[in-house]
Amino acid sequence: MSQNITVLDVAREAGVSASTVSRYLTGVTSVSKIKQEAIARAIELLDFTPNVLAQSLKSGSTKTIGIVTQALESPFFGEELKGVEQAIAGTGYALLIVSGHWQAREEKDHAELLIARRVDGIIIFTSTASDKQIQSLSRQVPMVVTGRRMDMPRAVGLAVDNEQAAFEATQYLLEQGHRRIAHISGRVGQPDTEARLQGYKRALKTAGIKPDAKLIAGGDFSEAGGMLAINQLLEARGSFTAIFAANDQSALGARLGLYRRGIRVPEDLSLIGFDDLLLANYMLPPLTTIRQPTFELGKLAGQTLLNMLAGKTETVVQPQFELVVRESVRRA
Amino acid sequence: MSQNITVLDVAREAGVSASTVSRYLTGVTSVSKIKQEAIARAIELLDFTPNVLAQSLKSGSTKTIGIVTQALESPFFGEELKGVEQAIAGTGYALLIVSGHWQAREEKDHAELLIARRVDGIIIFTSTASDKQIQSLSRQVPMVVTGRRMDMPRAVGLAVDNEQAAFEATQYLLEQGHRRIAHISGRVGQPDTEARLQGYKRALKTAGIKPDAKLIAGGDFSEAGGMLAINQLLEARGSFTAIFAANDQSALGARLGLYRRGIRVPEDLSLIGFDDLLLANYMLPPLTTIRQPTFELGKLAGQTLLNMLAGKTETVVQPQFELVVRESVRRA
DNA sequence: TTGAAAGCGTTACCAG
DNA sequence: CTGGTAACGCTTTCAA
Repeated sequence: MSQNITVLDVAREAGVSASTVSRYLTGVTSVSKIKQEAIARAIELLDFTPNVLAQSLKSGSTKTIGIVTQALESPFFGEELKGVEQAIAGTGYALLIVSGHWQAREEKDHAELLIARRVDGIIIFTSTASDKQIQSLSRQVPMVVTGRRMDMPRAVGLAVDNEQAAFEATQYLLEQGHRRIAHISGRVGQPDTEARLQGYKRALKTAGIKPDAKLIAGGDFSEAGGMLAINQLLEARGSFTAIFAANDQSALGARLGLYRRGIRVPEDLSLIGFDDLLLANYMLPPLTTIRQPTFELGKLAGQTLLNMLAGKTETVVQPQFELVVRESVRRA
Repeated sequence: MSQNITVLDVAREAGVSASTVSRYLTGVTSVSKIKQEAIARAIELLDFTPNVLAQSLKSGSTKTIGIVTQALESPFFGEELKGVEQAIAGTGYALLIVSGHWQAREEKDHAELLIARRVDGIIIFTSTASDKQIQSLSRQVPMVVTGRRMDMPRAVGLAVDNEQAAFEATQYLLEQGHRRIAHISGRVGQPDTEARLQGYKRALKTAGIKPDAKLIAGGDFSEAGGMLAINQLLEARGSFTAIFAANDQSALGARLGLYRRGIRVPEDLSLIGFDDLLLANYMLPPLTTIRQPTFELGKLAGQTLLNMLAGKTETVVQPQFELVVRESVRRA
């Protein structure tokens, strides 16, 4: 119960002044060997830990990074979180984490809560806010958002090229001979949802195929949404031989829907996802998907923010996607 | 860039003293209508936000709860996290989250980091520490741990009855006519791993069956571990008709291993899991499992800690498990 | 190299 | 109901 041991206590114990203890702690000025040892002993003896609050109050920096995720339980954001964690490991920073629950309003309120708590910077995973709103927030604190691209002094956005990735996913299906390709889209209103939809359409058009509204079902990046979407698609009776799902979770939901109807993957229908969650490896059959380097994305976000905080203005590196071929797609 | 507006600035603007502004803010004593309005106007005008750091320094409370999870990306701990989040919603508390990565040493270091940051309480998910170590930490700050049971004034442990749950899972398999039942165990050294193993053995013994070491494979609660374990089990050639996996993630890994060998579930082999992750619903076939109310567990942990912090000593409620029958088990 | 003193922004006590 | 003052625990001038 080492409560409220202060530098003053240590100073008394060591027979020096509080200032000297502070100097010993910060290491900013040199302290004589003798006193160093005395202080070290006193600290040991009293089991002293500096009060971070007082330090922060003085310095103005809390050594804390705020994170706004959209779902604490999401495997996708979880990986991203892990990436940030790795980026800040050993830097003395800690993570204050809140969830926006995909609600723009809640996201904003929680970001402001983080600011009120004086975090040094904020990372928002797949922000639901507009670029303008993010810029506005960034006047108060440096920001990094993922899921879209952006590059300003105090607000950077990190994302794979969603449009191009979706284009290549669809193109892969096309190359395998599929002509009737359905799409389960992401959460409406999100920039990445829109970009993936556009990429899908562009690939189709490039192949001389007119996108068919009956082959596009609205999902929301969740398993349940994927299942709903596949049912919709199947009931609309626009025949198709392949599906491009906006993310792996949707694909998983769709997979169950197909299983329920006895439709085999990939024998009867090919399926491609997006993200490459750990889960994709364990689907039956393992899912062919567009790999988003989720962990690295989080790590990059953390490093980028750290750079901003350190005043370094390195050029922003954007993460790259990659097609991962497994077993859920077959030639038409 | 509303930087460093203080109560003093507000006081000046409103023509009152800093104390009065403070009183207005805390609402602890009444302030005259006139001044209230003046202060409100000044706050609005200056866009003032009280500095939480200074408040915390003064009050000694940071209104922050520290969480030690074992894996930020885990769907299980993610649900638990979400539960805690819900429990603290609207209370003004925030979450400082760190990971112990299943390493006792790291867990301890990170818990101490949280203490150094003056969190008001700590929740550890599935702690790798001994009861004694947890009690020791709890001298510095109230603690709640999940994954085991414990009930002391400043340290409570919340968990389903793992032994009994495993007993009932195994018994269910027995009731379905299975006699040769394999077990994929959890991470070695964890109390819940041990409890589940014991429950499994007890059910077997109760049915007059001698536990067979060849039918027990070591996992680690991960998908990869489950896959490794099933391979081991299959290669040991101790024939069996059912598997009880220590958690759903292991079950998922095992499922892929079985798929690779063309072993059908449940036609050739029955499979039962533990946890009831969202994922269990989406496995092929949907997984029969022991439901741990993970979200509620987190919520309960949050509420329990909140009670402790408020000085309330309500009796600790322990979470209950439940068998969820889906489609991965069939009569032998 | 060291100590004294001021200050970070807030709140609580004490007079009035 | 209100203002002044001290104090939370630390760091950083400023002198010595």
